[in-house]
Amino acid sequence: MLKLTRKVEYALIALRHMQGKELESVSSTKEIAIQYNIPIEILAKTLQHLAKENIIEPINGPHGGYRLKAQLGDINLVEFFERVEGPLGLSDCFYDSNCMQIDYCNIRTPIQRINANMMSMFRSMSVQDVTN
Amino acid sequence: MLKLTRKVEYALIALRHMQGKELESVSSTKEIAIQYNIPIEILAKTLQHLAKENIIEPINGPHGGYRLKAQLGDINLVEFFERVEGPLGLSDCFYDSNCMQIDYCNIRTPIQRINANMMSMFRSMSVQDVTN
DNA sequence: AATATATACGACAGAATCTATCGGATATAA
DNA sequence: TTATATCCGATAGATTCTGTCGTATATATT
Repeated sequence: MLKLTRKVEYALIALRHMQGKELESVSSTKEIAIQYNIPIEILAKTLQHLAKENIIEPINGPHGGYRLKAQLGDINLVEFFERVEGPLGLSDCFYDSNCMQIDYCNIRTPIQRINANMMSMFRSMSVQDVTN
Repeated sequence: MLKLTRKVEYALIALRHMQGKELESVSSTKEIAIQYNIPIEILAKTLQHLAKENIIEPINGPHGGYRLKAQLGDINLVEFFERVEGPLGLSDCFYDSNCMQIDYCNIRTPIQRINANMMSMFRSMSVQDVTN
């Protein structure tokens, strides 16, 4: 409970890796997968996803790979998590009403308060706070 | 990702229910399960667990059930989550070293910093902040 | 043009965790 | 003695998470 997914972790590892290199230089999936011991196929998907989100830029062909495209300091962690994993919240009921308790629930409001605290905490940090 | 489990939610619903009643009065599993539309067997397990943790007190036999035992204001949310679900953390690697990246990871320190923020946020709230 | 090396992407499979159910035991008020 | 409650291990089902496979497309190099 309350864990990050591997996908988010792999994305952050890759972004930090790119951040540590020269601005124009390119990192391939293979290079990152080997260096950090990450299954290459799953990392490939993750990087493709980041590219679709315009966070990194793909370079095709030999000597290709990816390089940073977005300003990581401009992306807060709530935005980042949602762009990588979808809607964020301590409970599904904040963005989906398929909960059997929804009509009877006596803790919805307090949980929502706590959720707001959590969101605000993640919103106060940028991706760069992780990759620096 | 970053969700509470049903077990934690059911526990909080039950505690809030008990908190709303007279101090000595007793709430049965059945009563709570019906009122909040919770599967009775799973709620029963949850309440047994809370009883083992000395958070509520069981009363056996007819007209039995549970009543509050601990001071909910004295239990912070990190403690509560850990007593209900076990070790808490954004990543397993903070309390378990079976991670394939552990020797190569470049984001362990920053994630640990974020984790500390999250823990401190949950530590600043008590169970009573949810059940009141 | 051919080749080698990269990304792109849907479909699927395996693993882990979460959620719920079943069966039978024990305790106690009436 | 009976009815109603908690107690608790075992297991099954569902969902999510994680990883794999196969094939297509793009491009630098020769």
